[in-house]
Amino acid sequence: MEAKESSILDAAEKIFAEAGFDGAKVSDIARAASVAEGTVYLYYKNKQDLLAGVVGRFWTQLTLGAEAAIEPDTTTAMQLEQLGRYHLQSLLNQFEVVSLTYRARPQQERDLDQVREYVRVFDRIMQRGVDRGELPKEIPIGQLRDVFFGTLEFSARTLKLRERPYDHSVVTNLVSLMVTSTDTNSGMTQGAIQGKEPSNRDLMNTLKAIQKQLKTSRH
Amino acid sequence: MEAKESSILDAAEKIFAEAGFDGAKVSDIARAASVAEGTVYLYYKNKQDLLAGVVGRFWTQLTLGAEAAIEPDTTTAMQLEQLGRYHLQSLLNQFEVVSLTYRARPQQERDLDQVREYVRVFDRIMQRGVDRGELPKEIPIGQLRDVFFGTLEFSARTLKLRERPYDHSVVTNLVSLMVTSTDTNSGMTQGAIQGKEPSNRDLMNTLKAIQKQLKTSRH
DNA sequence: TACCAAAATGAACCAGACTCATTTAAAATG
DNA sequence: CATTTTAAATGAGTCTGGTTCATTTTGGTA
Repeated sequence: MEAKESSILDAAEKIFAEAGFDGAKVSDIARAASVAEGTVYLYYKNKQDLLAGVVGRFWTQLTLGAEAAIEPDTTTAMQLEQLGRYHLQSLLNQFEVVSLTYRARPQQERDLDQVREYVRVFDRIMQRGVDRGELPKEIPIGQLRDVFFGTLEFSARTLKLRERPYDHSVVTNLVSLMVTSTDTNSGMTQGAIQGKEPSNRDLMNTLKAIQKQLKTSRH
Repeated sequence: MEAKESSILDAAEKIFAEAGFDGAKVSDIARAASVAEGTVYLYYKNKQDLLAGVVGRFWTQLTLGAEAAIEPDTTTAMQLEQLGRYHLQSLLNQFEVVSLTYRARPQQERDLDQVREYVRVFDRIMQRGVDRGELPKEIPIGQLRDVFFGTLEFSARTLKLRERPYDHSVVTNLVSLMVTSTDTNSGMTQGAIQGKEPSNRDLMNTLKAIQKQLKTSRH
């Protein structure tokens, strides 16, 4: 039975989320999964490993959701906004699980390939933007990745701390921050390259997106 | 003797830093501080509390250092760069201690006033920028704070992970990102625009704004 | 039904955080 | 100084909870 493995993961996620890593007892997790304590150790080397399983699964799910949340045929700015919205909402909705992530990588994050997989969604959006000429070729994608995810994570913490709900202005401000200072010849890519003027195709894409929204909002 | 308290703190910082929170045994810390194990518990309620002491002291020191690193009479952008440089260097130099910070605030960071004190250094710089007219009055300082510290923290992790040294371009890029899109009437603080021929980008921005409005009014 | 290998069990083990009865040092008193 | 009082320090012992492993149960096969 491999359904048992995911049953243990489910139980672990639940208990970890409500009690934290230290507060969660393996015996509680075992009980919640309806197995004996020793059984847990047949599937996971130790408590840490069990946590890694929970966290890894979470980020894998997140990657799938992110890919689904992004329209393939729209501007880079729009895609960034879609990813940002999805990311911030996920951080807020599953704040406890996200917090566990830090416990899963004791030193560096040499573990957790799933997280690395997730950030590639961002990289692909940016790379496509460069390929299409929407972004300058020398744009430092790696640095902007830290801007993007760092800002959203800290924003999520701030919102949680102040007990505020999802705030879309965080995402729009972040994206406009990133695009206004990258697509003009000021800011991060000051120097050689002039900003790429949005093409008619870009305008068209945006108009179509608006059209779609109007259609769906007309009950 | 209250020198004993800081001697315990010193020992704790050392052991925590080299072994991590879980790896550090209270008995080791006691030995390193040349006191009995029970003595540690006279000064700190428990191991968590001891960690909070170490981390709290670190951030207090950081606040002092940050204030010293900033020239009082210079532009906001320059001060931001000075703070950014100092912050990133500190994160890198004392990466282990910084990592412990996450362990000190199990759920939210309801604890750790010292961290809150530290971020006020940033707030003061920004507020002064507004007062002097260098920044628009409606600038969202709270959001930019998350951009600033979130980006730097993620950048530090990235540099550590890739085993790279301090990279000043991270700071300059971040600061130019923040100032170029806030001090013009584009980006975060798009407002009343004086008569200039609208470019495609302006059209694009307008369209996006409409789209945003449609999206948010649908609730 | 008998046999075997894999899966599951939970009592026992053990590391390490934390307690507290006792000891030691310091301060106050006369 | 000697004596009492108070505070500080000690470390052996307690207790919690992660981990192990000898034993039992299960499910498939001859």
